[in-house]
Amino acid sequence: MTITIRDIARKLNLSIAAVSRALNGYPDISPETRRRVELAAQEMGYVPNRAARQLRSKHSDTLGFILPVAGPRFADPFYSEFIEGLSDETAAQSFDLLITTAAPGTDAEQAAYRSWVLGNKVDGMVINRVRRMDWRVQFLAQNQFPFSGLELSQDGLSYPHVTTTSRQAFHGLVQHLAQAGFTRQAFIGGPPDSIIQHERQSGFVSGVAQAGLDLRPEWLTAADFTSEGGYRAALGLLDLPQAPDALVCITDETAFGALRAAQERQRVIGRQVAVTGFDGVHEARYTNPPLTTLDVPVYEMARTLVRLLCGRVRNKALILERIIFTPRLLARTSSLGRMVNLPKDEEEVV
Amino acid sequence: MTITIRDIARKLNLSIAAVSRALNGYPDISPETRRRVELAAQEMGYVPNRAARQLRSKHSDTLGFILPVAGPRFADPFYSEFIEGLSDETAAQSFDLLITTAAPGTDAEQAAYRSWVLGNKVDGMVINRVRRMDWRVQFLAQNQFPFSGLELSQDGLSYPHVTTTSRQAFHGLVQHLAQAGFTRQAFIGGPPDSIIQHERQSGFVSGVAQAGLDLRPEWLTAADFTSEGGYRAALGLLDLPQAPDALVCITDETAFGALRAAQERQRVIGRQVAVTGFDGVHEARYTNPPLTTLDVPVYEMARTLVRLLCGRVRNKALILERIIFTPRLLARTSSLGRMVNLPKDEEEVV
DNA sequence: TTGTAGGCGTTATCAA
DNA sequence: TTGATAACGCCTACAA
Repeated sequence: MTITIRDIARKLNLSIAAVSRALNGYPDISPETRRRVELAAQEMGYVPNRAARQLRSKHSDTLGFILPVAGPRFADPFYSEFIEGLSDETAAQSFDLLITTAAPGTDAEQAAYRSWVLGNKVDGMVINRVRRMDWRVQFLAQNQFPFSGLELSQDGLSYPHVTTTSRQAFHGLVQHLAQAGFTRQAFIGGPPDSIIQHERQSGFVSGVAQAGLDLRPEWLTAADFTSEGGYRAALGLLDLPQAPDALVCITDETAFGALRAAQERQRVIGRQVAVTGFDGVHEARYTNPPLTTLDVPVYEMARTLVRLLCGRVRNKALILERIIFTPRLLARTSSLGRMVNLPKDEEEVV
Repeated sequence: MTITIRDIARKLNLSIAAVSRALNGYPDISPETRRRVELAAQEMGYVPNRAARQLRSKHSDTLGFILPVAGPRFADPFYSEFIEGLSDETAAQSFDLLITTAAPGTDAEQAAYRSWVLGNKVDGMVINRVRRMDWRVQFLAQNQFPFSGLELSQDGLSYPHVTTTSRQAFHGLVQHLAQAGFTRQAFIGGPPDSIIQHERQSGFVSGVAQAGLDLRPEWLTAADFTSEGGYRAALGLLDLPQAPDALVCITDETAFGALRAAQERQRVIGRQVAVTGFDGVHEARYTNPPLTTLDVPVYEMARTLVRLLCGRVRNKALILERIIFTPRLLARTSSLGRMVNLPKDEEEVV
């Protein structure tokens, strides 16, 4: 037996309209009445019915995020931080967060977006792992649906987004590795159409060029953002007749797999072969050996995405916002090289 | 301009009732009409309005989960796997998953539960980190609201739940450590009212008793499930005049902090001091040194919770289900002790 | 087999 | 300042 405004109205001998207005802070209601209504609502345990409110007002006070899962059970600590950031900021903005999983580029993914957006299930969406040509971006823009994205796609459409200077960061990372004595650097990237793959690989390539290093075509490999994928790609590289001495990975999760591969192949990581990641998930600090990585504030980025999105949702004004984060190089043992040792806290900010 | 069944009806010269029935697979509609309706819906891009449907039918096809966050930015890889399991199974069951964050025991937590449950925002809830006396359990049971839980509370109420034989597992873990030569074992637990704290600590204590080891009261410490908490508790233990030689941690995340503390205090982990965790998050395999842990299938457990919950939601039958998982001991270098070395794959199933 | 009509709980537009 | 009342989009008796 749930309580509705009708029950409150009856009890107080008021119209439901008056009750509704009192509860929603409208000015045209006497302070006295408002007080009585609020009191009654309180003690009767009234909670507004979201469905009814949503049907009437056309908004759900809910934001959506669709987790791009590669397959069953490929948990990535990046998402632990990311989702926590999303939920925290969503809650802070008095919204709810709706989540589901779908493999990128599948029918299920399309169905999920369509049903949420067209069915008014959410007021806005956060997207990540943006692709260069991304149908999600086109679909959302076409429907004039509020969304914010991690990375900007290349469809020529504009939307509020968060990005990182990862190209420069990878460029710099290569120099760091070169200074440490790693001259045969390989890259383990992600799917070819993703923005970050594009950015990070080109940063890597330009870095290698600038350092005047050799770059064999087979040293440019692609995985799928999973540690399993990183593991396989790394094995492939290490078993090459001309094996590289550095495995520059597109994400920390990928690097975790590369670490495992290097261990299996009995390489002394940090000396014989360097391994590096990107994201700065805090598990990277605990790996064996600790993983050199480009640290970005994942949690803060997620909060920012939600903040940008809420701005869009609340006032439809088309303020284009682009928030840029700069990665910090955390140089740890996995890229020690010929250096004697690292700064005391095992980290070096560049 | 969103499409409603009314639009379809108008276009086809049908009543909205007929359209509704055709779309929802009712038998009393001619195959011909059904075909026409489905076709029209398809090409007009009709998507049902969830709010309207929910208002009418009283259910939201949505499940809820409230992430118990300790504070900002305490990402735990456990939740990465857990949430992925929740979302995957939720999607598989054609439900959506609603998520928010709230610190355990706060007003915000209560408000979230009340608003979701009483406001019909979700059809069922998954709860975890169950406390011995848990107001959430009482609240949900009182409202006859479907829910499933990770661990059973001790309120005397019954509900479908997933549990692990963690008491026995900790008991066994102590023996394993004792055999490896660690005789001064300390425990780093969680908040005193949580079920798992109770279970795991008592398993630890009984294990110590059975092994005939010394147990100083100051070796029984409590943290808060964060690595930061584990770090502080571990420092406290290592700095004791009578310092322990094993840090048995209630979760992997806690153990990550303990590893860091032991490293800072220059202990040779695995020889001078053992560190162990619980959960088997896959990052535990990559720590320095690799972390001995009690592995449970977190992803599968999350899926099971959702499966149980959907059973409840769909047919209100009060089948009480209790699914029990048994942890596997993964013995890794962090508890090597006087053993020469570990099995080839660094893991030993007990 | 199809149509009519009432109502789910709210909010918003009128009058009063 | 308050009260009727009409939607919002959908489902479901009941009638045709």
